[in-house]
Amino acid sequence: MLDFDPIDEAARQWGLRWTGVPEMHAVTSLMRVHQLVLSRLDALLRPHDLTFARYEALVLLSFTSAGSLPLGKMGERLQVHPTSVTPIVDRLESAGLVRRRPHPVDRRAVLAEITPAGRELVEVATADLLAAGFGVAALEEPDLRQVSELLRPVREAAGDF
Amino acid sequence: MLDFDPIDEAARQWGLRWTGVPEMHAVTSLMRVHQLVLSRLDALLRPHDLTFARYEALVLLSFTSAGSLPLGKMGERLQVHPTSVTPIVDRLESAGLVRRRPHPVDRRAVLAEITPAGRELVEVATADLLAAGFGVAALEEPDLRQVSELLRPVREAAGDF
DNA sequence: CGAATCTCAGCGCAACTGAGATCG
DNA sequence: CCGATCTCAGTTACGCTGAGATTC
Repeated sequence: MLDFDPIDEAARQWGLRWTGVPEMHAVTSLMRVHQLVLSRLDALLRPHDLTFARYEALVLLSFTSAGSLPLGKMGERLQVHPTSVTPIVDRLESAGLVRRRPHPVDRRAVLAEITPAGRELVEVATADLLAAGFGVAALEEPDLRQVSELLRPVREAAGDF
Repeated sequence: MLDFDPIDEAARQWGLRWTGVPEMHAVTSLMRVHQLVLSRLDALLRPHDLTFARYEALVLLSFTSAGSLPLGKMGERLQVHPTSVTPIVDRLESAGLVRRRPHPVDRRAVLAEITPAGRELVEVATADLLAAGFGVAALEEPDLRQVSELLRPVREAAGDF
């Protein structure tokens, strides 16, 4: 562990040469916290043989009324590249957490449907994540809400909605 | 593009089954904004044959008084895994932006030293990033500072400093 | 001797490109 | 015929584990 805040120190040096100190500090903080939270969540999910990406896919399916979605829709909602959905569903399917089914009307499409085992695992894994404060136990509820609201304009400017 | 905020919608469904909505919303927002900002920065740096990780390493070296650091120290300051520093320095070295030098007193250690070409590239690349608002042009300065301060406890709790 | 420093091989995961097959 | 949907092959990249060589 360092005996100083490496981001504060980098920002100090940055300011000696360039503008944009608030931007640099915020972006560097974002990168670091993302790294910390993601590695924490992945560690919590590893005993269940899940990555955060696979966990998100499972949660998405459990939220649908039919328990299934076409792979293309999953890619949209999870905001991952279309070609990345196939290997995610592959892994979930080989673990018995989802199964592929033909789309009832569109024979081009493939549905991923969550299985009872998938629903059980979502509950267990979610309980683990919640017990660990989702990796952000250091923040109280008002601060968490503020983080969400502060970051919203960035998503909006990127055309997310 | 979706006609609704996918994170708001996911949080709504989450609340029907589980607790921790503020945590889930903040973490999901963090993940998405990280993805957006990083891909934007990488796109800005690609013409210079740099990734954000390699750019950060170059900036770090340019901030030192001697223009050089042992690879281990670089890993600490950049907060990347020790074994990840070697390939980063490899790529920078093959591009002529840094060179490896023996440590003057500790013969176990290797110094990475930024070259004049490296210093020039840092200036050009930084100008590009600043012109693009570092990928967070959607936020004003007070909001950027608030993001940094809100995220600080997470880094602190992880033992970063 | 133990500890630190760097390198390397290997594994897993992820993103993307380009192509192909199938179907609306 | 065009476009949508999924799959596959191949490339690139990154992060980590485990091991080894060297040196303090």
